[in-house]
Amino acid sequence: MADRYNIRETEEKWRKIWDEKNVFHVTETSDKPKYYVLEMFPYPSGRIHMGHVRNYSLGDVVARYRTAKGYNVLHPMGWDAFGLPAENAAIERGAHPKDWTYENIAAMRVQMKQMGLSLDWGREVTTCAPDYYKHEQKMFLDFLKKGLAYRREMMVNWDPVDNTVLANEQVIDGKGWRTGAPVERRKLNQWSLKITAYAEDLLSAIQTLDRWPEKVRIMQDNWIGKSQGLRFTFDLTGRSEKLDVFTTRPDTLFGASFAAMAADHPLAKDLCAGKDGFDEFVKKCQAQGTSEAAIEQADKFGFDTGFTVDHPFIAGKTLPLYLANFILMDYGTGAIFGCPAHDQRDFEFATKYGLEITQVVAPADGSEVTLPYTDTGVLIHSDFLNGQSVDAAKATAIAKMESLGRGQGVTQYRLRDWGISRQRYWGCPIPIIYCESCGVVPVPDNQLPVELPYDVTFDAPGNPLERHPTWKHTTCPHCGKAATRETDTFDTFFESSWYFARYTDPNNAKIGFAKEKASYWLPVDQYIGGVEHAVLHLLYSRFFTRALSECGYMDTPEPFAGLYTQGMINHMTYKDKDGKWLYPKDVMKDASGNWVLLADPHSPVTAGRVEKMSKSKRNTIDPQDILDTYGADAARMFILSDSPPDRDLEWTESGLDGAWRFINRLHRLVTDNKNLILTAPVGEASEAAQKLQQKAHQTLAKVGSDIEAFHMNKAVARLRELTNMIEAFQPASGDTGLYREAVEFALRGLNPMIPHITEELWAELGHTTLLAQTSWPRINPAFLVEDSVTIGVQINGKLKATITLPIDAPAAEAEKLALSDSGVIRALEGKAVRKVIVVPNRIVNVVVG
RNA sequence: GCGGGCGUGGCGAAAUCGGUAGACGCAACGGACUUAAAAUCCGUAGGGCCGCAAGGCCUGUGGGGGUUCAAGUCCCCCCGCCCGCACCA
Repeated sequence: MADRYNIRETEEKWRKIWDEKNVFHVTETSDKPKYYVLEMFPYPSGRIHMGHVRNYSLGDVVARYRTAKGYNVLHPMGWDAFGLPAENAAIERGAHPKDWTYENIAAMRVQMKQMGLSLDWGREVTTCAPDYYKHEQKMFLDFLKKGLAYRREMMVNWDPVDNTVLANEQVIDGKGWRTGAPVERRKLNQWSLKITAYAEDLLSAIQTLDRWPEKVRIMQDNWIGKSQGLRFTFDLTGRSEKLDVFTTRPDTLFGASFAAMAADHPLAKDLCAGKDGFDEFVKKCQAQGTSEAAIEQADKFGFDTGFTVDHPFIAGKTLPLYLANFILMDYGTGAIFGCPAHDQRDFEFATKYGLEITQVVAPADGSEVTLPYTDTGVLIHSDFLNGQSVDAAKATAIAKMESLGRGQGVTQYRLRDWGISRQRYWGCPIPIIYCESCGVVPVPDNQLPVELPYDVTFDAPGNPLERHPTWKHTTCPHCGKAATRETDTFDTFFESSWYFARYTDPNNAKIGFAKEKASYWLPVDQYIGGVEHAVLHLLYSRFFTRALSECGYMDTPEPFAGLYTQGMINHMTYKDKDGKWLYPKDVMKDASGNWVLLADPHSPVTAGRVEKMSKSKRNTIDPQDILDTYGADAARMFILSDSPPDRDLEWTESGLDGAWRFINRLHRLVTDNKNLILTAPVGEASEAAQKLQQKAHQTLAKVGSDIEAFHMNKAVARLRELTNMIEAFQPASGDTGLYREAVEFALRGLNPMIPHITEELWAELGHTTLLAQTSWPRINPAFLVEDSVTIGVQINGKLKATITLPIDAPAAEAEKLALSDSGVIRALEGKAVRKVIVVPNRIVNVVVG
């Protein structure tokens, strides 16, 4: 196949040219409007995966398209380079985290460059570099000054064998993943950021994020979890202890039949220590699943303390006090009152323990209800609340409590402050010094950065920084006496909470970024990434933007104006005859269409479900293999076609083949017809050529709006249609000008998706400027309006014929034409026409009776 | 359990201010080229039925009801699948 398109060589050639000409380099000095496209930066695991390919292909389409549309486009890339995998590699393979990380970055950079992305590599950011993290140490100290950072005691998962804190995902069935030792809950002093200070703002500003997926906005809303309610105090009957409770349903107080608190409530121990079954109950609570789903579906159970509390409004009435497994110490006050008639959990609990159930809310229309009834209504059996609506009764109950001085209306959030201390080596050191005389002392600015030492070992349990012979020993900046450094490092979400701002000024040695540059580029106009970051990363970044603004770094209300979350990449799974998972590249279809082993065609293979690509199921495709054999354009095109980007995509070899075939066809279309394309037209253009021209203009207009709406699959389909039409077109001597225009429109429309081949063919047609720097075609609006339209003719709603008539033709004309259609006449034979409905340019419907 | 989403040919999907369902592609089948294959090109195609054919009839967007001249699209009920959930007061 000598005339076959040589991908490797050609793609490589154009990447080199883009690189040499510095095509994707941008500055703030431009009179074009700015556009900031950002894909979530990768963790440098060593190799890119298909999720990356999808993410960056999407971003690159947006970046190249916006560039063509005349924007000054910032499209940067970097590395989220701190994190646990580097330490695991150190422990498992003896590699140093730093060396391992930098080697991975080098390898992945090569792969990413092979994708032909329009990135400004001059802005590459690596978060594990002291040049980067020194700025966030400064930010932390600024937060500290503003009271946005503080220390508090927090519960952690502690592995007693490794002497280390475990992340939640490192706890498997209550045991450490590596040691298998039962995990202890331990209290540690931890640095925290006061994200709760912005709870209200983070919540209300969600409304301004109108270019975010609704799904993500709802998740953030739920995460912040605002609720209004009443906080009040129960007196324990005949005792001095008091119990604070929080409720969102103060209106149901007269239906209260018990009070309950968390097993680890401080009062629980005071009241129940030594009681029969208490320890066992606490253990049972700790052993139960901690997820919301688990709690919701778990059986409700409790422990009767034997004490009672006094009802605040009903003199002489007492309520039994329980410990209950569905009460959480972290939320509200860790204690509630139960109203079984109007709460599902309370109902289950009361039924189980034979507690009274008093209905206090009834539907406004007086209809019968089955309990528990959680809808709104009017109050009954509730003394001074009787007859009030639920909302009014809530307000009345709160007012009454406040006037009695026993409680008050409060706003509660589920959001908790962000604990940022990690007992790990491969993270940014927290710039704090502990002095016996002066206490907690911030590291002075002129001593930043506090750098990670390189000479550490991973042969013993615990944090290497803690064991390092000299690193943590220093002197107190205040008194000069011997002191020790904080050995904890930042949560790695810290780095990713401001990297988007660093890209605007990546080489600034003095400060994280200059305010003017951040103001110019931010907010990110289009952020693209996986939905798995819908809450934490995005919320932390929103918080940082606020906190940094308060500290004078920037003045941007929100970091990401537009957000797009892509779907996952799935692939069929395969198992061999022994039930072991097989890689797709190790299987094939034999002559009769059965799956067999590539290495042994007699050995059958079972093909299973299409599932998310995962290492454990081995249903992964290595992008490197695809890039090497099919090239970047084919990989990009396939991953963009077929499925809408927010949906899961099934990766198939045949689909990829289809993209590959298209690229080769496009290549043949241009090279085989090159002379014809470049021949100057003689005489008038034919009607067919004008139709082709119109199609080209219409296509490009729609491709533009498709890309802006992230309908990449539709954009690809339309461009294929245009290409099909061009292929089928035989230009006459007067047509070559319009023929050329159509071919070039196709290349220009396809360029954001398949930049290499289109650049090659553009040059082939004699252009000396780069397609990557060519603006989007000017669309002639006259071509966007059709002069005729083909509409359906229905009889009683069923299609019988189609008619073609001028656009905006009068209804009478459409009716006349429809009724004169031979098919329609035949279908109407012997039937009485009752009515003819004509919707201009849409439909004619003949109603017969 | 709560919250969100989805369900259209053999497959991925188009079409949603209600107005010709299945664009585009994959797989399949038939044909051309070839000694043969690959590649490429041309053609067929939701399902069922009638017809030599041209063509025609019926049916069809998870299931059941409803609104409408007209429903994939709007309303009600049901079924199935997927995602999120910090131990929600």
